[in-house]
Amino acid sequence: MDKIRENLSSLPGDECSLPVSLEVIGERWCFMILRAALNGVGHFEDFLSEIGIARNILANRLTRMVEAGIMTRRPCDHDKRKVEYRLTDKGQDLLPTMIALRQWGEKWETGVPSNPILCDSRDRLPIGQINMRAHDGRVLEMEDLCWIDESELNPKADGAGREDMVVRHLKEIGESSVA
Amino acid sequence: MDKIRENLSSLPGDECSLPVSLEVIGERWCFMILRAALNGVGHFEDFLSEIGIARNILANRLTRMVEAGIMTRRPCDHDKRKVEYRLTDKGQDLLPTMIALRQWGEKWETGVPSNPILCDSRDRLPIGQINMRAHDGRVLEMEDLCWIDESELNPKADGAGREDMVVRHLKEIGESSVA
DNA sequence: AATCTAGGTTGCAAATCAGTACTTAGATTA
DNA sequence: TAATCTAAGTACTGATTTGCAACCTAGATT
Repeated sequence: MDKIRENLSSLPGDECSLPVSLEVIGERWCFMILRAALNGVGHFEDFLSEIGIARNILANRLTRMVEAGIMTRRPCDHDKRKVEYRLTDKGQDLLPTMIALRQWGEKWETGVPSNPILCDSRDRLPIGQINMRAHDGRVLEMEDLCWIDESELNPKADGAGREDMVVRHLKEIGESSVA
Repeated sequence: MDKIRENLSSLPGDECSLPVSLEVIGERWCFMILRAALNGVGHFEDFLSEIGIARNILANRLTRMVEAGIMTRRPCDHDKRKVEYRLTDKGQDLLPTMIALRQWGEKWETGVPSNPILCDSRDRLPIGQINMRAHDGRVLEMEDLCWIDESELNPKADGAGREDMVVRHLKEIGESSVA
């Protein structure tokens, strides 16, 4: 498993976090467990019946995800037989990835939006398509992208220059939170 | 494998595309192959040396990805021994998912931005963090989300009402392409 | 004609998965 | 308080999948 990491980080000029991410949550069932957890599932037997995974595999995955800091494991106070699994911030931060994957499936596989629909609780409207954006919020397609070496980055990319652009953009769209 | 799909689509009120997506590109190595393809790799032997996968597994994955419509397979004209694998639109559309996963790894695992850096070719600045947004472009965090049943959607969600809001937002941020 | 190359296929051992039975600590019930 | 039940695992089994190396075949090169 660790061979993936070795292999790729040893390639010159190609130090990518993708293989590392995959090592942690790329295993079978991890995303399904994540989805269940996001839907409020927190107990072993509930994961079991919700996603139809084998007991031993579920135990293994939960252990690994706790070790990876994606979930916490805490025995319940009122019933000490029970254990509560809960997503950490790190785990919650996988939500965009999960939604993106789900939206891809909606678009290219099932063809229909999943029900129930994920909405913005502020206005109760469906959330938008997840996509790549420039620093200033423009949506980017694949052909708009290029790979630039760290050392050759446009100076505007760091320091006050960029901050200004971001701040200006946030004002334009009335944004409050910065990711 | 198809059991995942059966299992979940049979759960009442829970028809989600995630398991379907995972069936297609959830297998080990698929994302790594995707990444290589995005970096311009197109030949069997190149995938092999780039990602350190076994021959038979690579052959299997490429076949499956072609069947799934993620890649095309075309013998080269000038050298008929060679085959060119190329991402379809469907395959390219997995890019946001992949970037999101990579960014997650940068944030929570490696701690450093991958090099070279993925940039907007227009201004050569690094692309922004991939995140969830409301229909009008506001960035949404997990606690801003809720699940709403299809039948209970706010009427503004479809028809002219929503279109207007989207168009207005696009004008605000000077956006040209709609995903 | 002999060799080399790209893109596979085949066979085999090791690892992982899936399914079921068993275990153990703690709650509930008779 | 003993018998039962429940939640969360562990252990054992066979089936799949993986990784590795050897082999194969059509087409290019020498």
